[in-house]
Amino acid sequence: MPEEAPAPNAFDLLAPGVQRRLWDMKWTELRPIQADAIRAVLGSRDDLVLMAETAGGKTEAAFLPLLSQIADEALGSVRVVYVGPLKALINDQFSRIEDLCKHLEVPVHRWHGDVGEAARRTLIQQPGGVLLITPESIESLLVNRTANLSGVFGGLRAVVIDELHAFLDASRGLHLASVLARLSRRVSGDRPRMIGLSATIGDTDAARRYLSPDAPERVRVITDPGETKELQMRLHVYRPAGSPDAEDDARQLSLHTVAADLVEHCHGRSNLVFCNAKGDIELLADEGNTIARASGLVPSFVVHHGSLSREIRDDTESRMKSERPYTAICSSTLEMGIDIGSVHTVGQVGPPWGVASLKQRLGRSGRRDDEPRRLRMYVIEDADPHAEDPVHRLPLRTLQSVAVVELMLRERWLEPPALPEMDLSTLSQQVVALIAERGGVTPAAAYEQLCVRGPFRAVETAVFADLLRSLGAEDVIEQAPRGELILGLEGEHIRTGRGFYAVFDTPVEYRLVHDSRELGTLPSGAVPAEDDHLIFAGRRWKVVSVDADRQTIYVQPARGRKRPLFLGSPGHVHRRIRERMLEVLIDPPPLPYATGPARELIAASTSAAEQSGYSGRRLTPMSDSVTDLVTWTGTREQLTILSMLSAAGLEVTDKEVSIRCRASVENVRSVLETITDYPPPIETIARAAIQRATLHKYDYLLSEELRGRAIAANDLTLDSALELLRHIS
DNA sequence: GACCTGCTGCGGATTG
Repeated sequence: MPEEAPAPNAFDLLAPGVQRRLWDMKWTELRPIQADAIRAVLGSRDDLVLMAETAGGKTEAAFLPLLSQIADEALGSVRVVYVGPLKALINDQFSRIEDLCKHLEVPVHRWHGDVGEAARRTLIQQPGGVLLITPESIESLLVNRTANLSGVFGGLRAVVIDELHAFLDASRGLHLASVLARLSRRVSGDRPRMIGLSATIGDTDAARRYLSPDAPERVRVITDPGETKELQMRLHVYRPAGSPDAEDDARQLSLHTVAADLVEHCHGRSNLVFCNAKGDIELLADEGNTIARASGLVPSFVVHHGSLSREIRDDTESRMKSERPYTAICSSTLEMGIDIGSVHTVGQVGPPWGVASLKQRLGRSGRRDDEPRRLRMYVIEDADPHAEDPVHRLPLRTLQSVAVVELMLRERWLEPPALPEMDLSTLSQQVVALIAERGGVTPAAAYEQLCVRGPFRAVETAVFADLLRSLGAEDVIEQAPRGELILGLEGEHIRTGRGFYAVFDTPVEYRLVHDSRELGTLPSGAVPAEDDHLIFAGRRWKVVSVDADRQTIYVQPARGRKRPLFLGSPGHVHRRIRERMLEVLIDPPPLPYATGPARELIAASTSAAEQSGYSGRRLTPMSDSVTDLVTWTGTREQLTILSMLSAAGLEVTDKEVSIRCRASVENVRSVLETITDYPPPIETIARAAIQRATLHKYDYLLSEELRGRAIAANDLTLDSALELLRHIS
């Protein structure tokens, strides 16, 4: 029997200049994922997914072999494109990769909105090496630098997508796939190799299909098993003891208690505390620092979220990197990417939205080899055992927190990512962009580029033709006499508008200014009045004046305090989480990480739910004319069922884990029987869903029929909704 | 009551 050749030593495969750099940096060994990636890149043409914890060496795993491969390539074209979702991440990675290139003749470029004209000129005039860029900046190159594309990208060998999971379930992922497909037309020679980097992906097949839709089975997934780290965790539950009338006061009181506990738990160390709402971030930081001062401690809470100015976020980031102990109270801005040093404990205030998000956040602690991961969850439970409405008696926040933790720890399950395959808003933007790139394009060529070679494969030719008609009706495009599509008046307007390059929508915002220094922004729908107080950027302010023309709010320091208002819209919860919440409710598992009060609360809820008819999926009468359809299912199923019932003529209200119907039990039961026997056409359900579904950036250009098609494909899930209804007793 | 992300090009005048 022939002996299998031993795997080559990965280090020996690297280019001499790369080896020398590793000697300089005193690396004694390569991590397994790096050795595997080096062998895969230098020994095959396969596309790759590299999965490892944040700071697990993924960047080096991809770039050590890629740099080795291009070390001897002449200038004349960029060889490797690195796509990052954040400018801050690109800046971080730029210095890391430049550092790896110290002994190589490989230039490293970056291009995003904050990169200066000189650096841009260098890339255009002397392209070569590595380019770090955002999806939106690729779009701007395609549209504005068309004449340079072949020169800059003609010899491209590989595309690296960092934080791949961030692109796998949103419009931005489709946008990125589309600009890469448009770019690959400009590459001569072989299709560039695709490499995705990510910490955690619930479904690696989705990642494979994304990187290589034509041959997903040939994408190799390399996972760093990592050592299974010890997790120390605690679930704290807070119960407002206020009167039902004073709900806000009660919540405020609970936040005070959470803040007091945070001071105790966080004092003297560096920590990250994630909140679900930006208003809570500001309030908790203010409260925590006030309590710390009163106890003679150094106030060390700082804030970080997306409405703060870059300057204030930079300040928080550099404090976190410093030797002094700070605790950042933050939103998902600190969930991914930029390195903020070692963190002792991760806090989570309120139930996590999902397992993937909690896992990502948890990865921020226990970075050092000898350190365990530490997680503290703080849940303000506003369920009231005496409430008239049975839904308000259920401890939904506590149940959701427990369900997410149980799914993560015991089932090792994550939400699978799902791209909105019928994203007609993003497709509309791509039609405009493609016309802008080529000057004009025939409908057939547009379909070929966007829906055959590009990511909109679920869009059939008839739907695409409808879309073009819809865009024509809105003056976005028009057809030249020879059949070519060109931009119409509205299309030119969209294309030259400032917001054109991104496919996600941004609400109108007012700037908050003190002493000509910008602190951040507030939504135009929640602008405070003159003399109002607010907490912002961790400090207290009073509004001096509001300039509506300049959309600016001028403030000065003050003593009064008020939670700022940010207008968000509810997110999605996966069906498995709500199902698990029901299981925890009817048969609580041992919860060693929960404090005594948390366990007692759940135990007490079991019998209460039984009595109120919420301990299973069933029809529960509230009165002769009101019936609750208890669903315990995900937001997508919930939307589908709501729309079906409403299309059948019932008056319905979303109650999160149930649907309240203004009708008798018999009436609702007969509607359910009809629906399950003769399900209404999806178009009918989609029409009923239009009012409740999220509106995307370019949806306003679509006919109602197209909008319905998009909702049917992206927002509804008929099969699992019907399956659930068939089991309603 | 619910998070985040991004972003012209060009020509002409002026200055060192």
